[in-house]
Amino acid sequence: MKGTKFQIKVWKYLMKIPKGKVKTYKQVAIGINRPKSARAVANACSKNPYAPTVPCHRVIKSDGSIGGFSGPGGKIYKEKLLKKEGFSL
DNA sequence: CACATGACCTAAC
DNA sequence: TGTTAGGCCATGT
Repeated sequence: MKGTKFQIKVWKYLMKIPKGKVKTYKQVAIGINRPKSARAVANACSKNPYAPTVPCHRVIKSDGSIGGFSGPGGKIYKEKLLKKEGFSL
């Protein structure tokens, strides 16, 4: 686990997210005691080198949209993954 | 330190 | 409904 303090905090918080659940970037930002760092949170997720370890795919926008995802299939992969995990409204 | 980038948020047209 | 503009934060150059 290497990275900045901020990233570590974000990744740790993401790991705490129960399977089948999703959080918004804002919620995560608030969780790490940085209510106004939604952008930085998204940044940390995109830079997260522990993709499967850190469920960055369980983080969505405040609107409930997938947001984005850097990887195979992009947001499509994220959508499918969430559905597989049980994320169904 | 200044500038640029990004998976954001909100308001306004 | 789609686009623009401003604000916000962390990171890298």
